[in-house]
Amino acid sequence: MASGTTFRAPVGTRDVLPPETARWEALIARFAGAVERAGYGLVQSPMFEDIGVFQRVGEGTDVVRKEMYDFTDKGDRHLALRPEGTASIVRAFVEHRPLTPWKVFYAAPSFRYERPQAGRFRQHHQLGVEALGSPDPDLDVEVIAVGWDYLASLGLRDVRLLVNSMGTRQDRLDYTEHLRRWLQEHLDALDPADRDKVAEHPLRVLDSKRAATRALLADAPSIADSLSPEASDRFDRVVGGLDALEIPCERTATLVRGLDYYTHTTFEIVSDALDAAQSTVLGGGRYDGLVAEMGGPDTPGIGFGSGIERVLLACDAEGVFATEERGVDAFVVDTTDGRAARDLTTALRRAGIAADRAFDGRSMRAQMKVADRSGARLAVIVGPDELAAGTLTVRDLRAGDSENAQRTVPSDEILAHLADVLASPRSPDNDRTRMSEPE
RNA sequence: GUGAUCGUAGCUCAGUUGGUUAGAGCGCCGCGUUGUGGUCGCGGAGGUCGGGGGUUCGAGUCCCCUCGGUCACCCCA
Repeated sequence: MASGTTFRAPVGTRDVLPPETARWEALIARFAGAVERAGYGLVQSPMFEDIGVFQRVGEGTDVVRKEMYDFTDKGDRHLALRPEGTASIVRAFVEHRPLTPWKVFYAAPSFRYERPQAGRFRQHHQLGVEALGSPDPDLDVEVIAVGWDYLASLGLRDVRLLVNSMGTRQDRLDYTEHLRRWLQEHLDALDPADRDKVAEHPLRVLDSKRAATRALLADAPSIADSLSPEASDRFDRVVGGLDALEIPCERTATLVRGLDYYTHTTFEIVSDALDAAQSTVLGGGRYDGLVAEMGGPDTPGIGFGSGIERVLLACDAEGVFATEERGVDAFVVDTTDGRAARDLTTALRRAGIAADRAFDGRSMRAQMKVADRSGARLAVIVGPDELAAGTLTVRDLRAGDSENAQRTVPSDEILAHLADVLASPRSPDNDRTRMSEPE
């Protein structure tokens, strides 16, 4: 807090601590499960790359032009922290030349040097998939379906899938020119803040939020009218596939997305539960040509990225995906000299029973408080009496003050006894669930 | 990079027109006699008022700078 005397997490980063991390673990597991079921394998690639890897991906985009987190190492190598997932995967593909189709996924941090705000950080965490080696439109459908089903499995309902086609590389270029010329003719009707985009990056004008621009855009030429017949048919096939899988989508001709390596299909899933400026919870597209540009064989590819922070924000907004707070099975309370706690917790853990204990020889009252707070289901009590009698007292911390909440068992039967008690289901109203803390 | 707004105990916040030893709730620690948590009662610890400079007899309260949080623009997960 005091900037001069203490350290804090760098700007735009934050610590994720228990119990919130339990929700992260559950989310990642849900994602991994969904994509592994579809045959995607985990890739762990470096968090930083030669800066050229990312520059190759999009010279004109802000992501690499002004938001790159780059540095020079002691060997004078110019490196950059990964700003997005696809470039690293493509580099790895070119380097290792695996058999295609190469279907992979990742769960990794991304870095962008930009001012933080709601749902946007300098370090954020992305879950994503990439599938390289096939131009089949059904692969587009598969990738989108996997992403859609993943979000649905979290309980998200207030989301919409937007899809578009940028056509072939040539279609995209032609349309960009066409749009540029049209915008230049209507420059005065454009919101002043959007005018400087026209020369550099006319496509950017399409996702402007300004009223004047939006009004003008209603009459602007649409990419849909510029697609070559092949690209148009291909897009129909993708939309038809989504329809067959009962995944509702909205054709959105203004969806161009920020990375300019996209060809053909681009898509985005937005959450209407988020009123923040950042409502995109998952986005991606096809990037035929990117692999070749990276120096590899001409290989088509498609993928998406989804930000964990934003997905969780959307879950909070909809009140879904609460995760159960996992306490240990047994909490050992030792009011003798602590040796019993030391030995018993270890024995329980070795037997597969999650166990914790208090330290520092605190009073029984204090230890019971800690046991309660820990979320443990059972307290295993060792006092002078138990020690002398060779027994242990087992108390069910969720059973209230009922008669049978507590039993004393011989020490050498404790493992069997605990296994038996823990096997019985606990009542649902004692389950603790947790959403992330509202802030 | 631009703009707005905020910055008081671990957390959420009060702090009169600048005036003596800075408060509350929650949390934390201890106690309520003989070994039992979750309720209740009592007590306690914990703050260089983000940091630096200035104005003033005197500043948490005014001014400047700086760092940080939040939100928006740009752009994006």
